[in-house]
Amino acid sequence: MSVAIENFVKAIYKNNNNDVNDTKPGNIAKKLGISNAAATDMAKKLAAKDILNYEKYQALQLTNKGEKMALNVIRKHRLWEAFLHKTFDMTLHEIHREAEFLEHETSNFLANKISDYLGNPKFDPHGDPIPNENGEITTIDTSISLSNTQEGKQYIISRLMSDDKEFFDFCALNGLKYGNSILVTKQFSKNKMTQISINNNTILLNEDFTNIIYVNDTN
Amino acid sequence: MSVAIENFVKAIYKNNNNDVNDTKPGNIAKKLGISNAAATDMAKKLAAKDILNYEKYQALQLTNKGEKMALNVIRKHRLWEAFLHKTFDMTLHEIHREAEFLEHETSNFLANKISDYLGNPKFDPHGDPIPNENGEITTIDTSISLSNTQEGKQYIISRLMSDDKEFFDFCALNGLKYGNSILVTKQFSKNKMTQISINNNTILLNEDFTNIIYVNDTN
DNA sequence: ATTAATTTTTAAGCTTACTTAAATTTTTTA
DNA sequence: TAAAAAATTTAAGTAAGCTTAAAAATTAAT
Repeated sequence: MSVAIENFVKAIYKNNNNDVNDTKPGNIAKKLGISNAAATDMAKKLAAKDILNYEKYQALQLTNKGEKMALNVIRKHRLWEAFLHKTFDMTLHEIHREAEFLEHETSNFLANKISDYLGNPKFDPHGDPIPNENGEITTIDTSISLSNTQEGKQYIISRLMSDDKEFFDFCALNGLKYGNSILVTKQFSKNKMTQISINNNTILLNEDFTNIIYVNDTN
Repeated sequence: MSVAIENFVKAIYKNNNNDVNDTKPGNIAKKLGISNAAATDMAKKLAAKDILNYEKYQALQLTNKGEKMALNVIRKHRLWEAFLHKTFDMTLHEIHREAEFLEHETSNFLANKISDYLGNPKFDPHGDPIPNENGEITTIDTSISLSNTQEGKQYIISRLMSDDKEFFDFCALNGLKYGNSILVTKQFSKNKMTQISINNNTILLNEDFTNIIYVNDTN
């Protein structure tokens, strides 16, 4: 499959979360930086290949085949991220940037080699789940966003849901890393800010950040 | 630069050894598995970009710029080979196959990370020299083909110049590996065969193989 | 419930990287 | 050295993956 097709199914898969309209051609086009016309064109082509269901003016929906394709690319992306992070100690932004290219030129053979080497991890350094060889994500995500945490409680960072360099730089600078422990010291409900303590530092985070930082209860 | 262009300049660079005619469009076409017409087409395009010199019916010649491009791709290819071989213990055939794709989607940034990680090696697992970041190959090759070795002398394997799976399988099976030591026990000049001793095994090699196995004198 | 704004689709056209077929030039060989 | 063979080039055409512009349909707003 071509890079264009792989990116297309990936974009649909990733947009398929909240609003049904998020997988309409225009939104996929915006995500990929192509024209709406190009997205419609591609949608028709992929429908003919049974990769997605296309009906005029409706949202695009991946078939089983299409979803498998998307998960296969996402698997390779996240395996590369995990591998580059571990091996070369590259930043969250750098690993994403490189994986974005490598994912399309990686055989299943090599993907499995990487996975084995890493001990078949279930999460990448952003906390995103890594699908297995069959495109299955077995792990149940029990994490909540930092916005919904309670004052005085301890949490483990489980996901940094972004691809923004500025955000990652901020996280790296402040020890906000997958697996690290934090204490929520204050929730300012009025202005939607959260104060946390990490490595003996106190940090105040606004809603933009607390919405994309996910954590697990330490029990 | 596109994959097609990178492969084109690479093919010219690699064919530019013995016969001048080896870089004529037809031979490049054959190497790349495209039609002669396509090769001529591409040659004209690249000439317009000052990547090579094109004159009707003449052999193609890379400009400085074109050669730099070729060496940059070759550098990435060989770094990947070295890395995959070391990290995943993949065979010479497997590393070549994967590197053939990865080389086109590797940033200079990542290439340097890989190089640093490996200790900036000067040779890949086939014994092929790895150009540095500036496209320079500093090492002087003093190796000779096994066909030209002398009876009773000890040599170090310095290069396995092939991309044939069968050959690599044979090498792996018999310990014929970059850096390994061998003793030339007999040269059968009449039928152009060479008998060697390696790991207490005696192997008889025909011309096809002795021509592509290079060695260095142990002095 | 119309009107306005937005989105989607259609249509026409472009570039890249190929193809095959025919014409031309070069090279080989007898 | 002239004819035959081979290689190269030109010409015409194709598919993928885009573009812009205009038409059609949907969605939002008053």
